[in-house]
Amino acid sequence: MTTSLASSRQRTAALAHALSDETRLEIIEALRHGERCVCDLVTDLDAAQSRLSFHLRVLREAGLVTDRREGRWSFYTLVPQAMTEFHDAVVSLRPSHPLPVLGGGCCG
Amino acid sequence: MTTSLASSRQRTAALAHALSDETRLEIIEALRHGERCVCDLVTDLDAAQSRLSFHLRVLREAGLVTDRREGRWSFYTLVPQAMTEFHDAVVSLRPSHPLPVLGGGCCG
DNA sequence: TTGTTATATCAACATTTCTTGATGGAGCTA
DNA sequence: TAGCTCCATCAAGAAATGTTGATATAACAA
Repeated sequence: MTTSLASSRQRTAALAHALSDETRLEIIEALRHGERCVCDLVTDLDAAQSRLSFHLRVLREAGLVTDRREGRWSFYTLVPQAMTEFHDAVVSLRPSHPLPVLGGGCCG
Repeated sequence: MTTSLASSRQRTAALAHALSDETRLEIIEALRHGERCVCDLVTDLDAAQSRLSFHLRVLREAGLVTDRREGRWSFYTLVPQAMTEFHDAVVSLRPSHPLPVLGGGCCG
């Protein structure tokens, strides 16, 4: 059954989608060295607050970041496991070595 | 200047976008073990020809695959360098270790 | 030549995604 | 209390994306 492969593919696609936007990549870069509150990200990225909130939600729903509320502030943190998960998925997509040359003809 | 960082981010986003679709991931899986013609992919993925042509173009424009014409057939192949490039980009996004805890307060 | 195969591209449409500006709530602070 | 800050969410519109069916072209076969 291809069910497991298909769901793995779906998960990989979801993670790739979350990483397919420059603003979200910038957020991840900003979080690489630790937790940040949204207000700091607004300053660092010079982006509208609602725009950041939108992208943070995409990252959160993909499982790439988590958030924590403290008083007025929301702190966001990278989820290392998700980054590793995606890393492993990318590795498994790389071509097998050596890349075989097609024999004679195709299509049966 | 952040120009170089920004263009790297743009490239990473483009690669991630190319990998953010399940059909395109299926294509890549089919190419992992070598060259395939479009007609074989149509059979393997049970997908409309124009649909595959669309996704193959996205992958080609992202530099993830190349194509080669032979008679009536178009053969597509993975570009290992592009896969490696993306792999490295993902690695560089992973959190630094250990992930520092936020000191006291934020926002100045 | 005529017909068939393999592929790319186009048009039209539906869906998704992203941005902006507005609104509202929760938690401070005076 | 009133006012301010931080944040999420919403509504509306623009832009990008993906699917389908039709068309065009090149290569081959008869």
